[in-house]
Amino acid sequence: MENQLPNGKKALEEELIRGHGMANQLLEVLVQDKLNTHLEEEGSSKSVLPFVEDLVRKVLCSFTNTLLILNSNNDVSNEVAASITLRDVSSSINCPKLQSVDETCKSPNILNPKSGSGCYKRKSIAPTWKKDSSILIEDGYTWRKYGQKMTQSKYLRSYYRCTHKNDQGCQAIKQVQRIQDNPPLYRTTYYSHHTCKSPMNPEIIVEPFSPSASSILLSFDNNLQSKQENPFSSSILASTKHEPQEVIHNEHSAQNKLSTFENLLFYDYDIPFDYSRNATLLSSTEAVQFENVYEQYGF
DNA sequence: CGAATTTGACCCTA
DNA sequence: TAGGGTCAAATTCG
Repeated sequence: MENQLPNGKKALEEELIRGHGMANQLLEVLVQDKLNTHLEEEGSSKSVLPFVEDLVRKVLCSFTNTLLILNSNNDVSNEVAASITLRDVSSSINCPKLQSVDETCKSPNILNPKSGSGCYKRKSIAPTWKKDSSILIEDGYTWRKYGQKMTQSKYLRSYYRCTHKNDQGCQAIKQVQRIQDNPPLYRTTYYSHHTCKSPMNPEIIVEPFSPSASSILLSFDNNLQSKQENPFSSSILASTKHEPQEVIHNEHSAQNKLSTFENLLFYDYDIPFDYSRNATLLSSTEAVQFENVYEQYGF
């Protein structure tokens, strides 16, 4: 599909993308600097960096929102979509060509375990969204773990469903699996999409199923765009609760490190991180799971 | 004490 | 039949 934007708007769009990219680079530099500073002088808390960083994130958020608004009245080009989507240096976003939701919902085995009569059903649908990342990402929704398995690849795979499955009937589920050791790489696979109305941070979450958000996020794959909704709001705009990973059984918790390091985990997002909120949302287990990330950065 | 997580068992699919 | 997805009781956490 080719986006036929008027020249003026196209130029505006390009300019916004350029600014967005530069702000991203600036954030990257800041985060790296913060990391280095922290390693050198642990405990020096009176830096202006947090303020600057927050500012950059707000700028990024502004760029993103502007682009969203700009594109809400037009089909967005792939170019634009890619540029305003999660900037993730070390990850890739996969939007596999899949059957539409309509088609998958016709499957008798769709996500409907124990439907009514107590029969055991398991999903056999294609994932709606997949992401590989070296960091533990957050999508803005709360998940409840319902199982984990050791796969053949010797890594644990964790199974999560939306916390609001019971109270709101939300069918969204996801799987988180480590797929690589060095460097650590995690694959998060989403099935179905959220129908619940309780994102953790509504301020920064674009309505997941709004035309603008949908068109932007799904423009990676034309096949998805018309029917498939993104399982959660934009990665760019999602809140930043961490992504639980495989369980690591050890006795020391990393929870108290979060307020210091969460930006390392989430700096890929073009939004401010709600420190207090997200810190309190971590369970001890999940906090421990960050150990890998800390180790990755040498802490 | 309610909510979340863990974990072994059960069950489905290929 | 093996591998993987889900259930649900037990356990842990806040």
